[in-house]
Amino acid sequence: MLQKRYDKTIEEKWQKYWAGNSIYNFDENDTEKEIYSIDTPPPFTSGELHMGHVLSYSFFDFAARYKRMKGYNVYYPQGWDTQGFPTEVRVEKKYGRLPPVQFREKCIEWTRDMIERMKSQMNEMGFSPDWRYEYRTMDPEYHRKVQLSLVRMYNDKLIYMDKYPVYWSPELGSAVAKAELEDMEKDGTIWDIRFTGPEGEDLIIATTRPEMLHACGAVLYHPDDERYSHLQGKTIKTPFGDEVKAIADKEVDKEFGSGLVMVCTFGDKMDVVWMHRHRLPLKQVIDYHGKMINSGEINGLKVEEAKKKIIEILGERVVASKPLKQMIKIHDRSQKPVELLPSLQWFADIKTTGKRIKELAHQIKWVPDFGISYLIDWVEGAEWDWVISRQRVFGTPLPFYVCECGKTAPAEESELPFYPENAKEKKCECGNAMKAETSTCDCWVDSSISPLIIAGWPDEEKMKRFYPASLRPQGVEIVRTWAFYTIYRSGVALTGRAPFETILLNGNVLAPDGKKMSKSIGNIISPAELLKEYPVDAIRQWAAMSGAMAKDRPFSYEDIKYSKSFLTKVWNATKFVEGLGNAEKTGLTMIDRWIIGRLNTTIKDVSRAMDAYEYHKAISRIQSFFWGEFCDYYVEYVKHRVYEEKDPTRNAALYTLNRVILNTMKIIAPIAPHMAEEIHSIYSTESIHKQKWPEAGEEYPEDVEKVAELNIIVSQLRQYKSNNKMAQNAQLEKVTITTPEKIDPELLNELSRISKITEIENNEGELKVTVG
RNA sequence: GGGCCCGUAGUCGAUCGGUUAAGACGUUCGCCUUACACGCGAAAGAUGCGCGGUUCGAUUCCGCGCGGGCCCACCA
Repeated sequence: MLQKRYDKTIEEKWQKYWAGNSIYNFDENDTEKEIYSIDTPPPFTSGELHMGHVLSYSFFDFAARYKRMKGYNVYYPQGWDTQGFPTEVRVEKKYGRLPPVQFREKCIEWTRDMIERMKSQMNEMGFSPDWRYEYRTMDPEYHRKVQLSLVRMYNDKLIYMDKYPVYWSPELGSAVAKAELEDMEKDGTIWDIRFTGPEGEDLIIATTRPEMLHACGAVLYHPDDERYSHLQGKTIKTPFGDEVKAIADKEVDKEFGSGLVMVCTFGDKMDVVWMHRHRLPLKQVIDYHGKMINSGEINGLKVEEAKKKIIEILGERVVASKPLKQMIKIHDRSQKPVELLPSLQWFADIKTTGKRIKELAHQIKWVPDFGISYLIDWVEGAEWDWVISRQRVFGTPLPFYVCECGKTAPAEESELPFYPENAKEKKCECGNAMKAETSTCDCWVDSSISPLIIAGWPDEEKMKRFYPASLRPQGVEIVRTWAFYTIYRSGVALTGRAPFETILLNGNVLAPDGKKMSKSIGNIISPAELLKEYPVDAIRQWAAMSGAMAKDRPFSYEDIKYSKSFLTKVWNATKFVEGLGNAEKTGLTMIDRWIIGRLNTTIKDVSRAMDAYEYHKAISRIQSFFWGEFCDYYVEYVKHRVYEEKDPTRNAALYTLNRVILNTMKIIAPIAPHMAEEIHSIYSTESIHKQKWPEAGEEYPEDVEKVAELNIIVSQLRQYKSNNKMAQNAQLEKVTITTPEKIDPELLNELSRISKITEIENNEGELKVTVG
């Protein structure tokens, strides 16, 4: 017997049962069934699942559960993206500064803890990965494979070390990738500063970065700018007396400031371009901690302090200052400004491989299809190679050796996993000893081989079975990182084949007001809080209702409330049917055939929606069928039959009621697995998640059409009773119904019992219902 | 500046060229009708952003405009 109300205790019960009974195990030995594999996103191990996780993870959990029922051998591993700056920050806060090896140990310990927390939250959400295939990017075995991939890429000349200006975060003390940057609007100041021209005349230059004056390598003007054409080939003096060349360049904006621009190494990205174009000297004035160097009196000051100080020093050479809204680059995780600094870093070649990346991207099915444009745009806009090295501790060590002479060498495959503190001695061709590289990898280097990791790379036999993955689900905001780097590394660089067949993109969950959820606004909705008030299956339905489009959507309390009501509705309907009992299939009435026809159409529609990853369509189809057709009409229609023990059609009704419920549970099982399992347990001792997805059978178009007409008539009679303040079960003496064709006698008889009519007159004509 | 997405009742949203434009939330009215008041029945509420075009016919297709959103580039 089902308990009175559907609640959390039921969900907990089944979660325990599933965990103890290996319901979701991938079958290694089964070579018959087609494999459906999911390259799931390894979440960063922050310790907390957020709504974005819930949305995205629900989608591929739906896919996994659906495909299992469709007869696939579903391979659904789950990993963890463990290494990163946020963990270092938190561990350092807790334990202080430690030597690298111990520090790493503490990070691992910390991360293990975070994983346990997140794992239990994932189990609470009813997600169904096969935990036997869990992986962590911090594991030595994972390191080994990342390093192996890098060594191979190095040998293929895709990885190199070079001195190049890179975005550098003084906060992190590390290079950061272009993809990790965000723009931030800042209220800045632009100063007009007096330089001295060749004739001793004043030249005004506008700048937002006066602290970089010592790095000034040239002053540029537009070739068509008559005000400055006389500067051609001349020398200009900076306020500090440094002599720099005046150069014409067509990318200078005549309208901005005075039309003169000073090039510093490096105030912004344009400076990098100009420096290379005009072969200007490189003068570094900011060090890796964000402090001034090579700048006389302001040495040692931080950038912001240096700015104030230099304005003081310049005194009357500053002729004006104006406020200016400017966009500066900040690092996405630390939210602190980055600088462009020349530095020795490791790069992966993405410029010459761009064409191949696009080719493989085109071989993948993108859902929704426009998602690919994010990647194509990104590839086409790529201006320099991917900086893969980070100056961090908790990360995968780069498996390389570096010599002072500038030569580099990869670690031997046999010495992997490679850790610099245990590295072998290695001699350079030049005769000197090489040093083990101590930088670590960008986290995307780790996660961009997830399809290889789950496919058992480099084992050829396993790769044949598991590569490419069937599905890559991920957030649309990381197309230009995770999807891009994965297609590049797993695809172009290491296998030559697209790493997954389909990529499913989901958007972000916004706060109910449509704004980004953020701690500072305090509009965050957390899964943990929702779980206090809503059953898991309601939250999962909310996810389904939010749609799989790569579109941001505000969180909707309406949707989740509706989901909860729907669970209650199903629960009550099922309890009602359970109380009546079940029966074998016997002579079905038209009404029975109608609802079975509708059920089958629903199964067909839902299957199609599930195949297309359109969970929004799937769930709303189920909801409207079950609530709007089955409960509101069919159940009401058969009440008179099931209340009457001797009614000859009673068993047909019981059969039909149970059939609809059982099949509805099967098609909702991927989305609401707990409720479906509980209700299924009335019928079977086996798990519903081990059942076959129902086939859409007979759709009885004739009966469906006739009963649809009947529904309209019933609805009109309900309306009549409502308008006349009558109870719905009030008896009507006489009703005249005009229909285009005469109503089937069987239905006419049904109608008199359903709507409680003593006498019905049925005429042919335009549809009309009259009482009295 | 470039690319992509979008503009349908108070709100959220279906429709993939064809009679009175789903549904949900909210609002209003009536009902504790032997599954469910976490419910049932009913009502009101939309010139489908604007202007052109294609078509026998457009909310749906195309163009332009206006208005949102996201991404990229630029920002001295």
